[in-house]
Amino acid sequence: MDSKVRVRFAPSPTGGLHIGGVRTVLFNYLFAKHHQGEFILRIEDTDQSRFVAGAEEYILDTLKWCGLSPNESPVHGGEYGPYRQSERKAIYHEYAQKLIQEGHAYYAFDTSQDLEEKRKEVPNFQYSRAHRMEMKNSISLSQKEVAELLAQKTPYVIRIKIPDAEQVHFVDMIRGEVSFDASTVDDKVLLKADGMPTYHLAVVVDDYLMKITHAFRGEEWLPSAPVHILLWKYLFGLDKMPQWAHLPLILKPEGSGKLSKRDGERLGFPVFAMDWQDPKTQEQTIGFRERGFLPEAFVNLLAMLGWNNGTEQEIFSLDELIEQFSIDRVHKAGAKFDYEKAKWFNQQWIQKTDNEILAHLVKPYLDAAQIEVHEWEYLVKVIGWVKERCHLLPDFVTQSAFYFKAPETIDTASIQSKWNTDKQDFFIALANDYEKFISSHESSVESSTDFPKDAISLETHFKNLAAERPIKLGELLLAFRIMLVGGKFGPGVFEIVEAIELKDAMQRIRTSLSLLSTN
RNA sequence: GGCCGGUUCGUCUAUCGGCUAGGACAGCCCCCUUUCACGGGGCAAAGACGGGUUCGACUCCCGUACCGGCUACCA
Repeated sequence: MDSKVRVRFAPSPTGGLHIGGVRTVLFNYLFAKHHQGEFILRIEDTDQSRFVAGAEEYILDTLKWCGLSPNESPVHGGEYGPYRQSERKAIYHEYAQKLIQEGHAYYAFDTSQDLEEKRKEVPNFQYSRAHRMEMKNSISLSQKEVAELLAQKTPYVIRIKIPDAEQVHFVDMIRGEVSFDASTVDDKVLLKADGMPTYHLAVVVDDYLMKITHAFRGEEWLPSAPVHILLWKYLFGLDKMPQWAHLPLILKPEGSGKLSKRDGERLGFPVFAMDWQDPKTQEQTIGFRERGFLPEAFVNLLAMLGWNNGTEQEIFSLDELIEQFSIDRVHKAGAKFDYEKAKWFNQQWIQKTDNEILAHLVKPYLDAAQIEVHEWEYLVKVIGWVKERCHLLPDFVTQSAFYFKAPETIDTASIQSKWNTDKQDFFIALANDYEKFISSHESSVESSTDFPKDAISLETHFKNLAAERPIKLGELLLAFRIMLVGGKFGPGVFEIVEAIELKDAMQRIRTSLSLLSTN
């Protein structure tokens, strides 16, 4: 790179950040950091009717959670501010005027009703060469009429004047050479009647002023690229234009089309990075963070949606991604989102994450489930014992609750049908033995060497006790497990007894016995 | 309709003219586990179609089909 790489993510603050948006951020960020460049966040709040309070803060929080914080932004500051387009109105006016003076743009006075009627009247109406003379604008009207309308403060927009016959082409970093016949695009509005620029003007002006070298955006922008190319040509020169990269879309898991918030609701998985509540409707939308994804996993899975390093490696840390990212390994085609695979990435990252760190992340879920943790060290140990069977953070609640308190529901149904007095006697004996061990331990302070409290001796004791009886060991073990944890899951039973200790184990046996009948 | 983009197992993808088309997720089977997972092993599963170019095409070219995106004073 001849000059310092500068990229930007430019969302409009209209709601929660969708995974497609986060992936655009990610690729921007990876590209910038790979080239020791800068990543800029610019807020495109030019549509006042769609502005949503809190959305900008949400975006910043999301970037922070993902570890993708910008070098420059409305809150981080920077040399090229302001970073909110609503605060840059005067700048856009200046460039719009320049375009008008040079004959590349014009005033249009048509009201929205005028346009609506015209669209009804003319099928496939385009505000372009074919019809612009039929409309009310500074090309169709005389200079005098235009001056009068302006003097009367008639509301107007400024439109780009698309040239009659021009082949517009550019090289996309992902798609290669792309070309358009300019006559197929219409005279897009650049400056709206409320004085705000549209995306088309703002993106070009700001990318120039903010010295953006590489512009990443979703594939849905490809059709308007010729407008932007033309504006670059008229305003700043094509040699100054950033290199474009139009990223493939993230698609619905089933059927076809762009992934939307609704798909998540319908299919039961998050689409937004974090929980979002619409301030107007109060509508809650679940996020990956709250569903129990680790940011490392979230970033990892997003990176793999459209990029890979050519090997069979699938698990990457952010640093590895930065080191290995390369734009020419980005896929052209859209990718369907697969929630099952997303969970797999999270499971992989849970295994890689330190127990102490996981404990901090899991604690809030335990609190929410009203599971009391008295000893931090014990929590950390429990995390280590159960982590391999957890895909999402809330899985830790179900997988570890029994380490902290007796199960609330006991799946007696799984053992009731084969329950009999032999088994009942066995467990009464077991509970009695445990009670005996406890009291002997309490009375003779340090001396009880034969007191079984580690998993191995507990298992030996259990087996010896079972050997005296005409019952299959497997059935006893299953029953014991259910008594201890409430269901058919969890680590080895004797490790659990060791962890929760004999007194708890004894009580759980007795509680369960009271629930089982032997008839 | 027009314009633009895309097309390898169900899904994410590898392959940059030599392929018995590889991996991962999901599915199924086996092992491990006297539970559930984890883990290990295995099975099944793909080049949209038709033409070229070439000794050879999934890879390059053309056409068709299908899918998607855009077609707002929204981004």
